[in-house]
Amino acid sequence: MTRRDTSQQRAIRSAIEDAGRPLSIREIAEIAEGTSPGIGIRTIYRVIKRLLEDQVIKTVTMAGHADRYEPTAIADTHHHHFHCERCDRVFDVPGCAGRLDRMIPPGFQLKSHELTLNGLCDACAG
Amino acid sequence: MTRRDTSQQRAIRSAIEDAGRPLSIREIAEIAEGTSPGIGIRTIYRVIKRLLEDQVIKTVTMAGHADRYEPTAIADTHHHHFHCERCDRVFDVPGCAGRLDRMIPPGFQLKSHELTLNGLCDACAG
DNA sequence: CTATTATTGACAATTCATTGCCAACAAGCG
DNA sequence: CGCTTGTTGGCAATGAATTGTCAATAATAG
Repeated sequence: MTRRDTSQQRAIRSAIEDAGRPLSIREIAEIAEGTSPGIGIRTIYRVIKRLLEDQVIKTVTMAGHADRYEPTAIADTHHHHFHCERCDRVFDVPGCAGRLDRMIPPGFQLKSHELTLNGLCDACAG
Repeated sequence: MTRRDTSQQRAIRSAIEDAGRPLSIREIAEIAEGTSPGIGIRTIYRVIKRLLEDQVIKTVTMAGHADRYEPTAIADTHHHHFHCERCDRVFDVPGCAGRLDRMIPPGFQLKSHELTLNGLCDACAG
C-alpha cells in the first residue's frame, strides 16, 4: 500500500499552489488539463479528497458559490475572500473585519466566521 | 388570471413573518405543516418563488448552508447572520463588521458582502 | 349558488455534484 | 527489466434539491 506519485497528482498540486487564489474543482480541472492532458474529473475529486485528508489543502466555503481549495499554509493565515461577479474568480483578501465579538447576542458562543466580499476584480472593473 | 389567496399561502407567509429569523425551505415546510396540514413541498417551492418575485421576501445566502428566506423589510436592514452548529438554526445579528473598504485591494470594486458567524446559540450553549 | 380557472399535491423527471465500479495503466521495488 | 498493486478514467449510479405534469380541488367573480 505504498503511496505513489503521479503526473496527475503533481498537476493538481501545482495548480493549487501556483494559483495564488482559491480554486474550484472546475478551475482545477481546467488548469490541470493543460499540464496533464486527458486528466479525468474523477481523478480531480479523488486527489482533492486525499489532499484534504493529508491537510495539504483546506476548503474555502463561500456564500452562494461552489467550494474552493487553497494550500493549508495560506488558509491558516487569517484572511477573507473577494468574489468577482463577472469572472467568478475568488481572491484572497488579507486582514479581518474587526470586533465581531461585539456583535454577538448575549449567551451566544462565537467560534468562527466567514466574510465574503462581492464586486468586481481589478481586471473586470478596469 | 386573478391572483387567489389560499390557506397554504397564508401558512407560508406567516411562518416566515413570525419566525424572527431566516428559515430554510425545510423549516418553512415543517412550520407550515402545523398551520396547513398536508401541505405539499411542491407548494412551498412555488409560493416561495412567487414571494421572491413579488419582493415580499428575500434570499439569505449562507456559506456552506442551504438558502434561507426572510421578509424584505428585515433583509433591507443591514445585518448579518449567526449559524448555530448544533441546532442548525440561523439568527439575525444587527450591526456590521466595519471598515470593509479598507480591506479591498486597489482596483477592486466592492458591491456587497456577506458575513456568516458560526458557533452555538444561547439555547445550545447553555 | 354556480361556473370559471387559479392553485394544489402526488409523482415522475430533471439537474448537478459527487461517488462506486472495474478494466487498463503505470509507479517504483527488487 | 519485470512484477506487484496503487492509480487512473469512463460510465453508471447515487443523493439531494428543485421543477414539470396534470387531475382534483377550491377561491372568487357574477
